[in-house]
Amino acid sequence: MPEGLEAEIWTRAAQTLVGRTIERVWCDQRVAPPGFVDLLNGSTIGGVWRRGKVVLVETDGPTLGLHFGMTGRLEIDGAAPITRLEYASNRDRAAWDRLRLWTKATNDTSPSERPALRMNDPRRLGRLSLDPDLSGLGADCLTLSADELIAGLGRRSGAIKPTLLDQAVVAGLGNLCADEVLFHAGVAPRRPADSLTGDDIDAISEQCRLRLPVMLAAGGSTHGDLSPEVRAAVGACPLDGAPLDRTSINGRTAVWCPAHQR
DNA sequence: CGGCATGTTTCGCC
DNA sequence: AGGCGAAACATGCC
Repeated sequence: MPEGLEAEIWTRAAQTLVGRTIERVWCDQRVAPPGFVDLLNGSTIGGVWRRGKVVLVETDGPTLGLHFGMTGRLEIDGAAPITRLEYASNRDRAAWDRLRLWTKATNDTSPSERPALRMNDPRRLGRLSLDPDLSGLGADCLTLSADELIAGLGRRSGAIKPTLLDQAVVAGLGNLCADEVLFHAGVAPRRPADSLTGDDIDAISEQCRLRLPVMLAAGGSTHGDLSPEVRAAVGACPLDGAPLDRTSINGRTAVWCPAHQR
């Protein structure tokens, strides 16, 4: 579930936490740095931001970084902004909780029973961090310009799709969004990065700015033309009706249309 | 049981 | 030195 779009949805929903003071923290210590609970406890939340796929909860103490891995998800004040779930059954076991964070309002001295922030992650590939180093991230996918893409690609020469998934090249693109952007840009996922023309660069960056916000408004990275259902069926291309192709590139499934992606 | 999964990090090899 | 690709990580689902 979590790509940059999901991080953006959660970030927006978490704005309601700004101004609150953290009064209790619980975490799965296997996914948190040493001293995590004590370092965060008592801090007041000053802002919630997103950088690529990372959600940042800034406080007057450390900044909390939420990294969702493959199956992480976030609940704010008991509500899940994203309801489309990874698993069909047993979808929200307490044993999969990795972070529970309670806050108190300025005029409220009684602790609320329900965590203000709860991260649940079945596969436990997600991580919690404090003051994460984000200096290695490339330009953000939602606002990517052609110049930023050129700078991010540098002298890279590998297949464009896995290159786009490198967060140092572009921040926030995941497997589904990368396929969707290339699909609409008309660029084949195996095209060597150094073979792209100026038009290809323009098309990819433009589709990041145009297509990703559409998916965001529709609910996230699973709401593109290459939805999970379309990806699984590998039927006709939604754009031209030609047969879609599903193949593995560097260990990740790529779905694309050989007819219009060149 | 085998294969697959929206991600990141590590390691060996150019 | 830096890029590339495969493997590892961890767990659930079909």
